[in-house]
Amino acid sequence: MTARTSSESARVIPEATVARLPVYLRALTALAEGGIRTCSSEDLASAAGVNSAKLRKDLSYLGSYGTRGVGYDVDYLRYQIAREIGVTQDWPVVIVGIGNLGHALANYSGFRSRGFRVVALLDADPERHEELVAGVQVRPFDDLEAIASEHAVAIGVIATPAAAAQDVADRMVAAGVTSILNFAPAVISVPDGVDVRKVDLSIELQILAYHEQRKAHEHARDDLPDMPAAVGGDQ
Amino acid sequence: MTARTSSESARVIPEATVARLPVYLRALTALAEGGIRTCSSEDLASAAGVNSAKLRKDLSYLGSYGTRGVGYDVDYLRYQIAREIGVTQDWPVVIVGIGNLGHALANYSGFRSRGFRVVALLDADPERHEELVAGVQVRPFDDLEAIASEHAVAIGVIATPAAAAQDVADRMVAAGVTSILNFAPAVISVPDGVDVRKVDLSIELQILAYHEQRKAHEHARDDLPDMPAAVGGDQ
DNA sequence: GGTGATTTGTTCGCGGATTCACAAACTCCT
DNA sequence: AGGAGTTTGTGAATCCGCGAACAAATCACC
Repeated sequence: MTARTSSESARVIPEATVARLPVYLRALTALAEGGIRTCSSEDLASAAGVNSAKLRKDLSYLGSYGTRGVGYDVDYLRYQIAREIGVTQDWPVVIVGIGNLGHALANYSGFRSRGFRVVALLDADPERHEELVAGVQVRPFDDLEAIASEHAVAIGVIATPAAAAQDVADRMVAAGVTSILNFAPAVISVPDGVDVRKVDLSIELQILAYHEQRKAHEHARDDLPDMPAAVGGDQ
Repeated sequence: MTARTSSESARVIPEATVARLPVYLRALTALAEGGIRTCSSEDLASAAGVNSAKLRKDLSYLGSYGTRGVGYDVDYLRYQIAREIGVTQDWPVVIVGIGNLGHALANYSGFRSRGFRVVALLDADPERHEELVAGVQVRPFDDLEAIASEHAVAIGVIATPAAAAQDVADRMVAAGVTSILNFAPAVISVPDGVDVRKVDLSIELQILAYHEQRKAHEHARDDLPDMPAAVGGDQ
């Protein structure tokens, strides 16, 4: 990551900001669908569930797209964020592993509406190759290279069991994929230059369980009168 | 968040650490299944995809469960982390919204194997109430209160369309749910004391798209010889 | 028993992210 | 035209997390 001191764009958008831009985009779309043409940072922040100061700082990394004393033009800001993220263009995507989750992903309407086009569904199991999911036929995993080069696929989604994830990732990288979204509960390693994001459904639940357990402990303590009870906090 | 200066446990585990504990747990399970009884922080760190110093610091928040010069006993550490997270006990869970994603979640084996038991599947659509998903019958959404109190459900999963998410969340909170995992692409607001975590599939893809677009820009610049070309960084 | 090799647990410095607070800029009304 | 009110954009302070480096503790071997 060399700090590129280029002429025009000193655009080093912090990773935390990048992760929130899609949230802002979604909130802006909701506002636009509600007929709202202009909004303040306060409005948008509450719609996106963040602090308004954070929102303004995040947007300031993109440029000055607001008007002091007025706020932001919803459609204009929406376009600017979409352009910054890159969802004004079309991204071909392949999904590997058409089990329950793969099915759900293939049918997820939120992909298409945001510039992602599922060009292929791949599965190693020949049983599935007859299937038609979301209007796309499931094809053998070995077709990956052909499909990837034909459609210039840069983004791949792994929805296989954990055991297959690394193999799939390797094949994806070999086929030219440089961004991977991994739903398999496994750590995959890829060469430099390839981005991986992972989503693990059970991990999210476990994080909730931790906090839930702590809540229960707190209550258990509050219910025990034989404890010194400390300075009984609020909540 | 009052800093509770309690007697025994000065246990304030950072949120970032909490989020990684399930990853360590998964890595330890994989090691145990491979027949490994003991591992160093280096081993476990690489299995979990993190820095070994970070791993040791994370584990130090739980206590001193390793042995200097030796490493960690896999089973012992596994139990300690599981206990800390709270997955040694059984967590009843309700899933609301049995569309494609709800189906996938209901069938996801990673839940049951980690202490989460799906006690009910709820959907507002009467068409689905005959269905049997993963051995559990889909029931009307209005049964939420009865089910939640009967099974003492503390964790709820929202897999509905965005428009229904806030309503479902309100009803869950009213029914005593205090932790919510939200898959709907919407921001939901809940009272203090209720935890919400959200997973948005399309947001993850958008983050990848942003980086992908930046890679493309970099390459485009590299291909243009009429630019000053800066100090041509690596990668 | 003692010495060297190994590995954990912890301290320290640093960079990034969040929040506050305020100046700059714009609108509206008189 | 000018002042009051509003809202953005941004410097500054604070907090949090990460990674390196090192001391303490344990084992193996002689």
